[in-house]
Amino acid sequence: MSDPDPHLHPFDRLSVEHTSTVDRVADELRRAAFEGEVESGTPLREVAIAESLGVSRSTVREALGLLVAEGIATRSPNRGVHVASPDPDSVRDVCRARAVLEVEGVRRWPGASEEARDAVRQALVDYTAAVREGASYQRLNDKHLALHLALVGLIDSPRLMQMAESLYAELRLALAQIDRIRRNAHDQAGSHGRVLRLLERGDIDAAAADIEHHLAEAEVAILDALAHSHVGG
Amino acid sequence: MSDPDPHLHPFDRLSVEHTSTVDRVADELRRAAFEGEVESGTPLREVAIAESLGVSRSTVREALGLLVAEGIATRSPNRGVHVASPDPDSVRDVCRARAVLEVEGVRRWPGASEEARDAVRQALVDYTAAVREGASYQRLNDKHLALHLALVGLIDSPRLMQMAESLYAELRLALAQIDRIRRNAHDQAGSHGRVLRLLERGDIDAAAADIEHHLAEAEVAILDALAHSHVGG
DNA sequence: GTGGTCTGATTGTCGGACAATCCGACAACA
DNA sequence: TGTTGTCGGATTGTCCGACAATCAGACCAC
Repeated sequence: MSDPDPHLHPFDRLSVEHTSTVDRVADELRRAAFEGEVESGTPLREVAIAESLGVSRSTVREALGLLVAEGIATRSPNRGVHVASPDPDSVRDVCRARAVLEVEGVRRWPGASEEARDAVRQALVDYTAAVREGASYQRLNDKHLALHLALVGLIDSPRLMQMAESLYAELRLALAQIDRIRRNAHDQAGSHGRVLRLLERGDIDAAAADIEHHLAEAEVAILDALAHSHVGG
Repeated sequence: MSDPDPHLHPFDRLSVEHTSTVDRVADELRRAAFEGEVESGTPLREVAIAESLGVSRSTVREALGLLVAEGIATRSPNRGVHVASPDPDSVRDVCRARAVLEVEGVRRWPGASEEARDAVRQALVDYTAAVREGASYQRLNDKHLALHLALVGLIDSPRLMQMAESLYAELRLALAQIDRIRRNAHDQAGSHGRVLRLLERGDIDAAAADIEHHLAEAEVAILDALAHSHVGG
């Protein structure tokens, strides 16, 4: 059943990026949401976006459907699509869900594939490098979330990975509203290094407890900042 | 902060079901997929569905987008939407992902809310009743999956719950292709009763091990049936 | 059998159209 | 004063028709 001639499949790694108009519109809207160009709660009017981007309303509608499916926006019947506003309840839920996935990932470190573990190591390197060179606010968030995503990757389940990505999209949206999170960036780099050291040493329980504690801290930090940004302006 | 006059909000529990055309189309397509009216791999042609249901192609397109987001169907560029075909890899992935969620739910039984626990008990009652009265194949699957979903409900996270629902939609689609699964229905009722008894007794570890074993068994059963239905016809 | 061309079917995207619905303002009324 | 009825504009939900781009399959040349 195995290939007698490996030259029969020399193109397994090839692929072409088939970029549809809908995807490009969705990308642009995501970017605008993540970079804070549109506040949470802002209505995403179909005609306005269509004219602004020079595409049809049908295309915009489909792109909006994607954002809604990802949790970046919400749709109410006959009232349109709005940028999702991170109320405390949903932030709590996202944090609880990601804690489940990340802790499970940490617990599977010993049995995980070497690639998955290397992905975590590399993500930590990238993140600390970004911290050291004083990268921009969005870039730090990107690298930080990529590190946490790599922890979920230890489970080695594409579907859970995709779910985690959706969770992090919501989280990133919430973070886009809050500038003050940036202060904690340095602390978190150290904390993550400790978790990885514990893992390498084989002390899984300690690592799991550590990451759980870290996530709980992050949750209150976000909720706190959110509450302040709410009353403040 | 609490309401001085409860009569100010006497309508909190009211709601209206806003049924859009897109939703109805999506419902119909889901039903057709789950009841096996359309085989896995069948192309879902836009114009054909539109004419058949008496709606516009735009509406069908949007409904198809929903199915794709739910994992019930897949879309390939310029080639349209097809009913998802459950290859072994994706079945394995779905089973692995749901094992993560269900075991986590079981582990949280002690700290879960009484409602969540009651939901599990009720789901078991419903399932055993359906088994006893010899319900239809689809109805048994419904009740069985509802029971497993109730386990995920113990985590008390709406987002994880929604993810689990999406997983079970894929699973139900795979089961729709395989008739022989029905044979195992009775065994599983007993197995589930045992898990619940272990939970009520407080033996969480044993319950977790039990459910994990049950899920592993179910996985090989599905894979096996899938392989046979593949070569058989 | 390998490679080319042609044709029909289907999708992706567009533009316009219309009724239904929602929001805000404003008038009428108790 | 506060509630209710009405109206106009804005927006969505759905429909229709159209067209180029792309794909699958057949058909043909070599």
